Amino acid sequence: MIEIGGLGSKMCRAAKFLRFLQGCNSMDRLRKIHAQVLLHGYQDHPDVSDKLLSFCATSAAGNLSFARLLFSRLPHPATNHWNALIRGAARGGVPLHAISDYNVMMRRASSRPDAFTFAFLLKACALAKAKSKCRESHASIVRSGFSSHVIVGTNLVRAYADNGFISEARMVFDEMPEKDLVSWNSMISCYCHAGVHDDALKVYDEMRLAGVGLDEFTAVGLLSSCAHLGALNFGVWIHKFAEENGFLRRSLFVGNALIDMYAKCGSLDKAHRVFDGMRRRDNFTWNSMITGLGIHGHADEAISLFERMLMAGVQPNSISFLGLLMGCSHHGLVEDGLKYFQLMSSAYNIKPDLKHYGCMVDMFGRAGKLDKALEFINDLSCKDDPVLWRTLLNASRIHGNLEMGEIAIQNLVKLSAHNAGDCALLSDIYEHAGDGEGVSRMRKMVKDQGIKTTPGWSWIEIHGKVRKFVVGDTSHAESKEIYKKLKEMISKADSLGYAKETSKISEKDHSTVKWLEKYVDDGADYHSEMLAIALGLATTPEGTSLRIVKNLREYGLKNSGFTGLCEML
DNA sequence: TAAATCGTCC
Repeated sequence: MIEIGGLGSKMCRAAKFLRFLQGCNSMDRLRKIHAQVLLHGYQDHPDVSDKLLSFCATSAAGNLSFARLLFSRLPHPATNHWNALIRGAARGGVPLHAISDYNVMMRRASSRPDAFTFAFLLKACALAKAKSKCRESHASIVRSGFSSHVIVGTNLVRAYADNGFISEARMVFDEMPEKDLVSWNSMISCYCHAGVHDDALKVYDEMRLAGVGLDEFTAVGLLSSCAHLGALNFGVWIHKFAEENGFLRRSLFVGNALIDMYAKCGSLDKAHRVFDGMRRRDNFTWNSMITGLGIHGHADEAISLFERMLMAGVQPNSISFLGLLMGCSHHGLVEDGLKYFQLMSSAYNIKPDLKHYGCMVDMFGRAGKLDKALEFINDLSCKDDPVLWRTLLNASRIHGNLEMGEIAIQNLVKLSAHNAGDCALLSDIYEHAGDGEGVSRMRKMVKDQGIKTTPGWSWIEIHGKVRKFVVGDTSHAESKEIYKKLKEMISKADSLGYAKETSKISEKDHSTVKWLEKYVDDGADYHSEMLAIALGLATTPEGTSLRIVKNLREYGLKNSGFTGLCEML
């Protein structure tokens, strides 16, 4: 009795609906298609209803609540229907709904979760910062036998990392029986986001050992870490590799990351060359170059690049202005800084955030306008942020302004945000003012209140490898040479009689020696940057540029024997 | 038929 013709036409009509859906680009149109589906009784046709649901849940033209409505009419929702709902909620900015949908699915227990379910659920856990759900999902994944699934595993790594569980992420990654390039890239990007850049670069070493190649995603992650670690040589290697493999043509990200890397490593001319060579530029491209110039105090160039950006029709955003403000503050252009600070909200409707305020305080402070800086902070609604007071404290130290330094630390204390670094800064001001009592008061404060010191690390890239140092580090294979070199440096400093004959050495040399003495006097535990420098001097030929990066500060110098130490850049 | 990785800001 079933008419073949009828069935055939039914299939044709279903196919037609699906075609309509593919071309559907608005909710209005979607409703019309849905009305037609209902009119012709196709709401239960599996192809049509599945497609309709997933389209509503995940397409830009779709609508989540409409998807829910369709879902609620399914008498026996299958796993893929649940998946569509969870995926849609996760992508649609309501990750908590995705999680509760998953919970309902489990409670009903009529359909089992599959790899897709977990992939979407983990995405939601990452977005919602759902820490405990993240662990719980991990357990469910193991229980239901999906723990060896590559994509589920990769998502789990990401979910843990986005929730701040970096070592858990790493553990999951290590236990994955099968990893693909995306898994490796995810691990690198997790370390990048967590700011653990030396570990990011280490992942690359492991990739090489595992015989895994790299693509533009890998390159972008590694370049970002190179930028933070000052690993210029490795960055140059990636640049070469990217050029040979067409990464630059394929991805704007790679060019942008290269600009950032070169700029942060101090090679502004090479950053500019990459910038000039790019066929296409987006606001990241412009911003990377502007902030690169800004960080290094090239305010005029940053400003003219900003003007060029406007001419090119690219909209500036808050980071463009941050780059400009950094340039102005590092170059003492208070007037220009103020102008752009006002321009950002008046002409571009961009609300300044804490970082912009911090730049302004820094700008006034560096320029010696400490009263103006204080007034500026007091006018802010976010004046309870320690960063602002710390910036003021630093400016007070630069200008030896004891009174303002005390105001700054009082506010930090009031916010219970004062750390050992702050006390050291104020102690420095007391010392310069010849106030020995102030110095010991600071020392006592650190001791009595048990204020924690932030551990300082230093990195140096030698022969393409990034090496990390902590205070008094003896963990390196070259430890002997390092300490030998240090002793050599110290005795040379002594024999040259720096302290006594200051007239013979330039201002720059003098400050370097003061810097050296300060660390040497601290006793047996040599500071991390001293150890890094010693290794650099001991293991590179003369004339090699050495870049030492600290988590607290940055130095550059050239190896030309010991005297090279005086060429601090 | 569904899925996962990328950049500028301290």
